[in-house]
Amino acid sequence: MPNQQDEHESTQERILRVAAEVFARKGYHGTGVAELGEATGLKRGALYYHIGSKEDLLYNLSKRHVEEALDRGKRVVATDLHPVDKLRALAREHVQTIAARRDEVTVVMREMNALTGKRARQLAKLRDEYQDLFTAVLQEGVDEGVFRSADHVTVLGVLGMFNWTYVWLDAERGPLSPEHVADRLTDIVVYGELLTSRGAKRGGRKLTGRA
Amino acid sequence: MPNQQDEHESTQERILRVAAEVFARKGYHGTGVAELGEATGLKRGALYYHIGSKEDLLYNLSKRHVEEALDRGKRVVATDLHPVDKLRALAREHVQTIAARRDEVTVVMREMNALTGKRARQLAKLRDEYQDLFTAVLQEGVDEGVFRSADHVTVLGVLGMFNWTYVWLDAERGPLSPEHVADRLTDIVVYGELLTSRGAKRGGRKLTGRA
DNA sequence: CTCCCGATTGACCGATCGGTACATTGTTAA
DNA sequence: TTAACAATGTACCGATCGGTCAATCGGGAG
Repeated sequence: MPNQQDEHESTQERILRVAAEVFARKGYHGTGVAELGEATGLKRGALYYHIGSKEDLLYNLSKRHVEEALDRGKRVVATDLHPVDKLRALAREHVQTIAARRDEVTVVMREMNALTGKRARQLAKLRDEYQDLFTAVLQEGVDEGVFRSADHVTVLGVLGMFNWTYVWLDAERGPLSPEHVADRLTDIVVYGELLTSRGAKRGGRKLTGRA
Repeated sequence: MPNQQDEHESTQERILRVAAEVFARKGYHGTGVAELGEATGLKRGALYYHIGSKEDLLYNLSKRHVEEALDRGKRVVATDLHPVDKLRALAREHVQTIAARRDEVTVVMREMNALTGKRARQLAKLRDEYQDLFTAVLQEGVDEGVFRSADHVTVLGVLGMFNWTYVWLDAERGPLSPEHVADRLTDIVVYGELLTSRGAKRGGRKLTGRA
């Protein structure tokens, strides 16, 4: 085995890292295995020796990423922080992950549906587990009387706000650290954007529904 | 021209509609032109007569969608509603669009980067215009003293919360109408999730930063 | 030295890719 | 009747697709 220790990174790890880059840039279906080979310095035959199949590569890449994020998230949930601080900590962990592993996040988010069969179901389950982290934190808050709700719409709304940062995070950052962004977004969902002075006494919800 | 009036829908419109369905399901790069042909009942030659190229099709599909959403949004922004109500109305319009045109939204969101060159830039500009709608509404609120902030992070956070509904909206809906969801999410960003009684006097932001 | 084995190469497979050229269809206007 | 025209089908282009396979390489262990 030639340059195994070039950057103390195994071939497997290099393939996963490079695949995340290329998939993020050109899309899973938009990337050929030959192109993956060029980016890794391997010919297609050698590449297949390591990856099994193109879809296996996507699956392993995604699985590893979500499992790692899940581990970090679980550690936060396991703390005994106040619900507001726990939500903030989870948000920080989440946004930091997005900032640090932008390519992987892009692939996991965008290529959700590119996986098929059992693989797709297994990864969906992992994503559900991650979502449950936010449900748990919000529910703790409800139980302690500090949050209003932990239903599906609330959880998905809050999580969506954080998830969407993967689209804009480094395009908009100048002096913006991931922690700064996470804190700001946390404040929005926790405290709201409304100033209490002039707006709070309004009932809101004055619009009539329409289909 | 054969079945032009079969559903009082032109061939062009049928192609755009079907392309949105197939692209949403299999991805832009994951869909072959032949497959598009089968789904529209046209052979590839006939299809190319109408679409020019595959990327033209994606571009026209995306452009039409964003322009229509932009028109509807501009009408809301042009009203003289109270900022909170205007935000709610814009949110409803947005979520209703997502619910009603799910396939198109999926394609526009997911295949952002599949367009190349000038086309990519033109569509990015349209998306920026749409984002500016939310900036404008929030800024009006700030000017009138009812909202706290209209900076980039706030706008992108709020818009992201609404945008992300395209991922989960009809999977989670039982008795949930788009208007219900839009109102709930609007309430979160406007009023926050924190109950005033026990949590408000906390400072929040007690976490120490970490890289 | 030799055997072994992880790693790599290059050739090959059938299928499909996006796109083009051209003949043909059916309808309409002159 | 015929000329024009939009619309469609068929055949073809070179390139690339994902995937397989046998041959080979190179270094460590016996």
